[in-house]
This record gives sequence, C-alpha cells and structure tokens, in this order.
Amino acid sequence: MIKLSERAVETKVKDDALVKQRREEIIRAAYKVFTEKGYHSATIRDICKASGLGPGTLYNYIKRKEDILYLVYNKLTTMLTEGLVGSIKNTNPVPVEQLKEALGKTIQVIWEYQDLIRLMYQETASLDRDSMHNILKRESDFVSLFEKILDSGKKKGIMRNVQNRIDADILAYLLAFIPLRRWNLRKRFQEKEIISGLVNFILRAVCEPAIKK
Amino acid sequence: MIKLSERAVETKVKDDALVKQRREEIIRAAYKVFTEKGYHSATIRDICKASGLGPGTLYNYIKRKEDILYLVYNKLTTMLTEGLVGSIKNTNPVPVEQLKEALGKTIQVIWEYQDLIRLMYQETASLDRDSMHNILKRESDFVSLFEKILDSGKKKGIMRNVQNRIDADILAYLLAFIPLRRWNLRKRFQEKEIISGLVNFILRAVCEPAIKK
Amino acid sequence: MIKLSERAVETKVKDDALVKQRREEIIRAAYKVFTEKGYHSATIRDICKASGLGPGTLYNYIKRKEDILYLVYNKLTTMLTEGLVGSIKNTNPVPVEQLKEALGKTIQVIWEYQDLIRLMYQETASLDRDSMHNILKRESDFVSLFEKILDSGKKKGIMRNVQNRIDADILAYLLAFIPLRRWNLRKRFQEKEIISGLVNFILRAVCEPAIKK
Amino acid sequence: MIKLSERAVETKVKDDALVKQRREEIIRAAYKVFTEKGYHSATIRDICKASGLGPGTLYNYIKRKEDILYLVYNKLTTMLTEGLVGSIKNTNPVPVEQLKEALGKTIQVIWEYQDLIRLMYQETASLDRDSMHNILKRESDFVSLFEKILDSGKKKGIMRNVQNRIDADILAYLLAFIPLRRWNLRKRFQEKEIISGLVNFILRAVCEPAIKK
DNA sequence: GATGAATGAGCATTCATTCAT
DNA sequence: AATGAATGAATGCTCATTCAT
Repeated sequence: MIKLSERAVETKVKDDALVKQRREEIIRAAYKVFTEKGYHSATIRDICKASGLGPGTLYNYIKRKEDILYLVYNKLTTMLTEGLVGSIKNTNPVPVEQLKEALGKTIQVIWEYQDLIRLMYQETASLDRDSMHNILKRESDFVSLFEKILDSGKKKGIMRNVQNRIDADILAYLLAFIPLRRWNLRKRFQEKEIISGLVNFILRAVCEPAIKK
Repeated sequence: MIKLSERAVETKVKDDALVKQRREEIIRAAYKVFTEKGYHSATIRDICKASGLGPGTLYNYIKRKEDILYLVYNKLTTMLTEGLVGSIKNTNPVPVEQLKEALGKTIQVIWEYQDLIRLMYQETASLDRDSMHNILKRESDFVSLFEKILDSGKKKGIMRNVQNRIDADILAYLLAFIPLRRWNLRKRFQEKEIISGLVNFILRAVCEPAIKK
Repeated sequence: MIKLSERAVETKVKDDALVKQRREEIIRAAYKVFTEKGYHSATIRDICKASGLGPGTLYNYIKRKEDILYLVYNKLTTMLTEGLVGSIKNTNPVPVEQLKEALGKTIQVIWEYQDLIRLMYQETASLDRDSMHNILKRESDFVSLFEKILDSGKKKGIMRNVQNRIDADILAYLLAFIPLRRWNLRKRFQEKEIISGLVNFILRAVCEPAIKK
Repeated sequence: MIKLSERAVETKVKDDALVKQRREEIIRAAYKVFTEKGYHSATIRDICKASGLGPGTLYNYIKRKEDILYLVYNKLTTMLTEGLVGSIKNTNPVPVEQLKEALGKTIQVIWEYQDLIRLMYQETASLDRDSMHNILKRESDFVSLFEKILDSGKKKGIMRNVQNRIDADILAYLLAFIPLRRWNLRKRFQEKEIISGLVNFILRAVCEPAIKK
C-alpha cells in the first residue's frame, strides 16, 4: 500500500479511536456545509449544527477553522489516490487498457464527489502553507501515477507522441472537467455522453492513431 | 461587433461618464487586491486604499461587495471574448490554422491575466445568482466560438472525430490549465514548453491524424 | 515644559481633534470600569456601555484592548509627572521645604486617583512590551525628580545619610502606600493622620536630625 | 504557636490527609504557573498539566478557580507570619536588635518568594469577599507583630518619634518594596545594596538618632 | 457627489466547570 | 476517587454598509 504523508492536526483528546471517529463526523458535516455555502461563508456554528457537536467539543479535535478544510481535503485526496493505485495494481498489461481502467475508476470517484472536488479547486488558496504543501505533494503523486502509465505506453510504442509529465498533468487536470464544467453541459448531454466524450478526447490526444485502424 | 449582455449594477450617480471612469478605477484596484489576497480576504477598506476612493464614494458606484467581483469578471470575460472574436474574424480559412491562431491569441491573453483567471475559477461560487447567470452566458458564448471552428473543420473533413460541443467545452476548459496548474510545472518546464505542450495536446485530440503524415 | 515620550496607538480616524476627544471619553469610561472590576474582568462591551460608543467605533480609536489600559496609564503618569514638575519649579530653595512641597502636591494627586493608582500597580504586568517599556521610563523619570531633590539636600549637608537613588526609589514607592494600604488604616485613622504619618516617616528617614532641634 | 484563621475551601473528598497532600501539589503547581503567566492568563488546564492532575480530579479538591488563588495566598501568608513569629520569639531583648532580626528574617523569605509576593499584590482584587477578608486579617496580624516591636522600643525610649500603628503599617508595606520595585534598581545595585539600603531607610525613620552617636 | 466616522450583527475561539464512565 | 471528554456562555474583534455633514 502507498504511504500518504499527512500534516498533524492538533487535538486535545487522547483517545485515538475517538479522535478518528469524531473527525469523520466533522468531515461529513463540513463536507455538507462547505458544498452548500463554500468554506468562507460556512461558520463554525454551521458545522456544529451539522455535526451535532458543540463548539467547545469541536475545538477539542482541531486547532483552527482551516484544519477542518484540511481534513476534508485530506480525505478526498486519500480516496482519489487510493482508488487510482488500486485500479493500477490489478490491471491489464496493455497500456491503453490500463489507462482506460484508471480513467474509468477515477472518474467514478470524481463523479461521486463532484461538489467536493469543485470545492477543492476553489478553496486551495485558503489553506495555510503546511496544508497547501501537503496537498500539492499529493497532487503531484497523483499525476505521477498517470505519468507512469504514459511512460510504459511510450516505451511500447503505442503512445508515441506523448510528452509524459506535461501530458500527465493535463490529463489529471482534465479529470476535474466534470465537476468544474458539468453545469455547462448538463442541459444538452447525459452523464454517459459527457464521460465518454471526455475519455475519447483524452485517448485521441494520447494514443497513436494506428491502434484505431 | 458582438454584443455582450450585462447585468445592471446599481449606482447613485447620474453622470454616466463618471460612473464609467470610477468603475474602471475600482476594477483596477480590485484586480490588484483580489489577486493578492483573494476575494474573501480583501476588505472594502483595502479596495478603498488601492483606489483612492473613500467607502462612501465607493458605495456610490456599487450596491454590494459582490458587485465589485462582478465588475472584475465582466471586464475579464469581455477581454477574452473580444480577443477571440478578433482573432477569428481576420483569419486563415484553413480550420487548423484558424484554431491555432485562436488558441495562440487566447492563451496570450490568459497568460497575461493568469492570476485573475485563477481567481475567477475560485470565486465563481461567490457571485449572486444574477451575476453568475450572466457570466455563465458569456462562457457559453465563448465556447460557441470554438465550436464554430470545430464545426467548420469537421465539415471540411479535417477534424473527423470531433464531438463538437463537448470538445469545444473541453477545449475552453483546457485554456484555464495554465493559470490553474502552472505551479505544478513551473519548476520543470519553461513558458514556451508548457504552452506548446498544451497546444499539441489539443491538436492531437482534435485533428485527423492524416494531417500529420 | 517636560517632554514625555509616548508610544503610538493606532487609530483609523484622521481627525486628530476627534481622536483626542474620543480617547478622553474612552479613558474616562475605562477608568470607571477598570476600577470597578479590574482590567481582566472588564469586557469591551462594558467599556462600550460606559462610554456610549459601539464596539466598532471604539475600535476606530484603538487597535487592541491593551491599548485602552495603556491610554489610562499614560493619562495617569502624565498627571503625576506634570504635577511634580510643576511643584518643583516654582519652589522654595530650601531642600527640606522643597521636598515637603513635592510630597504634598504629589500626595494630593495620588489621593484623588487612588483607585487608578492601585489599578496601575495591579495591571502593569498586563501591558505589552512596548507600553511597559514606556511606562517604566516614566516611572524612572519620576524617581529622578525626587533624586534631584535629595541630591541637592545632601550637597547642602542637610540630608547627610541619604543614599540618593535607592532612597528616591523607596520614596516614590512609599507614595503608593496610600492607595495600596489605606483599607488597612481606614478604620482607625483619618485622611490627615495617614498623610502626615507617611510624610513624617519619610522626613525622619531622609533628613538629618539636627534640623529638628 | 499562633493560630491562623482559615476560610474553608470546599472539597468532595473525605480523606483529610489526601486533601492536604493533593492541595500541596496544587499549590506547588499553581505557584509555578501563576508566577509565569499571572493568575488571569493561567488556565485550569495549565495547572492540571503542571500538577499532573486531571481537571475532574482537581475540581474534587476545590470549588472554583479562585480557590486555588486563595490556597496560594494562604500558604504564603502562613510562611511569612510563621517566619516572623519565630524570629521574634527567640530574640534579643533590645528592640532595635529585635527589629533588625525581624526585618532580616522576613526579607529573606520575601526575597525567596519575590514573584509570588508581586503576584499577591497584583491579584488581591481577584479574590472573592471571603478570601479577601481572610487574607486582610492575616496582613493585619502581620502588621501587629511589627507594631509590638515598635511599641516596646517606644516604651524603652529608643524609638521616640514612632507613630506605632501607622509606622508598623508603612514598615510592612516597605517589605514589599523588593518584589515590586526591584526591576527598577536591578541594573544599578546588587542584592545586598538594595536590602541594606531598605533596612537603613527603615531604621533611620524609626530609631532615635541618639543611638547612632 | 465626496467624505469618513458610526454602526452593530456576526465571527472564531477559549476556558471554567460538569458529569458519565 | 480518578479520568478526561463534553459543554456553551462569553469574549475580543472585524467589516460591510450607512448616513450626517
């Protein structure tokens, strides 16, 4: 299993299991509130109400409001990375198929957490230095996973035109297309069309045309 | 010339020329402040200081803080759309060349206003319904311009695999790759590499391979 | 006139006269509230109520709660020092008489502001570094004024046993006897007795006995 | 042995020996924390950490935060009074020598607990009525001990000018000179100079000059 | 039309105290 | 008797907006 770096979040509670459980509650509540009103407009009181915890209790598990945002980010990037790693491990040795599976799996998670991912793109700037650093590292690792697939495709001569790191980065960025732009297409296209449209676009850009003949 | 729709922003001042001038000052000041601290952290006081206007005067030209954000958005989307329209009008009849020119011109504007565009993606959610509606309409028009190019390319058999609207949307979205992800690539690549990497990715996805033979 | 150093207190208001006036109001209100409940127990809301200013307005004239304490200290030490300087200037050339006058004048001010001086001794530790520094400098200047009197008395052979700086310091400290310990004597002695008791104690310690014969 | 009055501090624990022991721990911890940060800035949490007791346990031995302050005061005034009583009992019958010994012994204790005594002067106002009353009674008893010495000196004609109670009170007050003003003299004088300066001042004020011839 | 002081609701956070285990 | 998580009222302070001059 991959080891994901984490920044420590201060707590006043000693029982680790309880910390974990309460933080899950906090994340769940914050996820709801943040996606409804955004991070800045969400008040601690909102999160208290949504989580059922009093402000004093809440602050037993975090140090500052920012920490809540970090916890949510952390949860999301963990899910995304673990999903992707899982899909790569037990996968087809043919790079294109591998890529298709990786995209499929990731898009599935992304579709489920659309609101959260939109939030992520919007509020990254609100993170403190440490959290930001940590999250960017995760992003970078995430991109590297795609880079590896492209690399192996290039070595096998199937993805000849690929420019590795840049393309991997564009690719990771394109996955956020769904949460960030779906509103634009929602009226004209269905979920399946949007997803396949996106995947096709990627495959055309990345794969040697020969394979299609 | 294209006619861009605008939402009215309330003012207490009757002299239209003055309103226009003062708002330009406000936009310039807000642009500076917003890109430095973000919309939420920017205070009216900050914008007053940057613009040289007192809060009372400022509020003669807007009704709410949101209005300032809208004015900035409006300015930016106007610039982007007008730039694109201009590049299409006096252009090569060969679709691929037309596309290249459109991308080049737009990326040029985007590169210049990177911070602002990142801001735009981050703070769209902070807009009120009306402003949001207006801005989304602009976006949609912007995408349509690219759609037209793809359409004409398809008709001429050069962009056979293209899925028109979805691809145009992805294309418009990809232009924001630079402001939103550049930090990720800054260390390894130079401006030119990033831009050409992005343009190549788009062309590979959009153009029939035949053209490359 | 003596020039007393002051630490700047931040204000958002430009009209200097208004700043001066409002700060007088704040000092008056804070004096009342602080002597009733002490600095820590006094809330900003208390001071608002006592001064008739809203919290927003109050904070137009100060930056932090500590500033209010500093303003009060500043006011008090200014009064004490100016009173003492005044009494020394136009005074008897005979050191003992000069000392008597200085003590009399200072005790008079101290008696009037007893509560405030008790507060001062209690809350000095609550001042921030800058304010503390400033106030201690004032204290030191205040002691120096007494030191000069003792010096001239020593030179004239009247206060032979005096140890200058240490005695001047003890002397200044003894002036706070009234506010800090009066509760202890209130039941048994009257104002005049306490004051003359204190002055006699000082004179006996400071003056050569010969003078009494 | 003198019998010092005490105000009862509520406890939920029945084992008297345990109460005594735990309270000693609390006093020791509070002494440390209070002298470091002051009473108001010290949190119950701080005292818990310093004492090794949990808040629940701590509150088994006190009822309110104030009680801790009272316990510390009580400890200190007990030490001071007992020290003074001890020095008087087995002492020289010559009043001046007796006074010197009493001063010496008390100053020794005071020097050791400087921080605590400064705290005491600063936070007296934070005590509730009952505690305050109790502590003032102690103070008064303490002054009475000095009063007795002055009285016997006066009867023997050695301290002819003395005004008994008021002088005794001033004298007790002067002992706090060291903790309250030492910062003022620290740079210029050494411990011994300050102490002898203070003692000399007192002796000059209190003793008949004849004795010096 | 410009000015800038006033307003006050609202915010994140703390901390003495309680109480279930 | 000990533990430590829960509680929630209260605090210092901010800032978008208004309004008298």
